[in-house]
Amino acid sequence: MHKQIASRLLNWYEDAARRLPWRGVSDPYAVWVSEVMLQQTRVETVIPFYERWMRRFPTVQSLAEASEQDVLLAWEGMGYYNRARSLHKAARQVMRDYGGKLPASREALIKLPGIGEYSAGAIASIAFGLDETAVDGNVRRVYARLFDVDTPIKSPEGLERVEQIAREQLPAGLAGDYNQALMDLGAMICLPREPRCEICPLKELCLARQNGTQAERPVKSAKPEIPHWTVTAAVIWKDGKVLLARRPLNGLLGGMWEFPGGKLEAGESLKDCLKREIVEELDAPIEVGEAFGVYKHAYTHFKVTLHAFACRFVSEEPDVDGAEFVVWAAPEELQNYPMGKIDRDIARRIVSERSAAR
DNA sequence: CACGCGTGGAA
DNA sequence: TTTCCAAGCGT
Repeated sequence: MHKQIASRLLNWYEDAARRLPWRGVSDPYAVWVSEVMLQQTRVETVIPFYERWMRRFPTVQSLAEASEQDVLLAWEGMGYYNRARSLHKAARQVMRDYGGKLPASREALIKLPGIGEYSAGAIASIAFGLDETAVDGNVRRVYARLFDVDTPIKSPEGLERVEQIAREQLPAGLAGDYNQALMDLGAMICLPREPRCEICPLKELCLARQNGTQAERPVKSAKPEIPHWTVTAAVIWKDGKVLLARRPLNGLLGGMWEFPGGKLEAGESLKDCLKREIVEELDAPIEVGEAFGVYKHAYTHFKVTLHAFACRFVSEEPDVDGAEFVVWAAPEELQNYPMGKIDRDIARRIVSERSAAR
């Protein structure tokens, strides 16, 4: 029988499909939001964010009309914040160019910011019923095992090999369910570690299982060692408020607010590091006071240990009025500013110490 | 095209 | 505690 993989997989999916909040929803915007949130992020993490997001921004128009700060605030905690800014930007494009309705073609979808090859195929097939492949990490792993692909999965050849398999296996008219079935299989059965081959609906068709190479598929390349930085941050007080600085839009935590500071240099003391960084960033000298906690955090490409200190400006202060990227915030206002994990931890400590002092 | 970009959960 | 991620995208 032709396309045995598709027929078996779809048969399995009828009963085994996960019930997820964005499944069975006919609104393409909902599918779009879910797909962007799911980029590099676990389903269990996404679910509560998705529910909150759809209440807060139920339509493309409501998202397009929101401020970037509110959008980032709603995204805070999920990471990869450029996704939120791209989604926001794309919503405004969809209002302007398509009357508020997502375009129903892979070619048009992929032109929108934040929608790449995978997401374009996923939205096209799931939301619009088009015959498009959607190859993500799950699908690559499943096909690498089914066809015992021995090429490194992230090499150009490995990627193209799987793309070709995906096109060959796609069942016409059923791409949406088939793509989701592949991802569910990858998430529940064909796991990265210890795949559950005994209960796999495709076990008789799996070449890696026949060859005993499941554990070696997909072939991954070695990862570089990640550096560990020591950094400092200043909680600068004035009249019961603290100073927040907004990070540049490009790069790590783009557009998010933080307590300013920076990397410790060789042979430098923590306090000297902080004084130097604040002069560099804000052009004003500070005095560094009491320590305000040590915070550890692991990003994807490096780890940090951050030392925070309570500080004051010595004499002249930076001209905050009119500056777009710095603000004095009262403790109860800190929740209104989107921050990454570490800075949110510092902000929470400020709020809790403030309330404890009363 | 290789690399930068977050976070929290599991083993 | 450390390691390894998890439904990719933009440059």
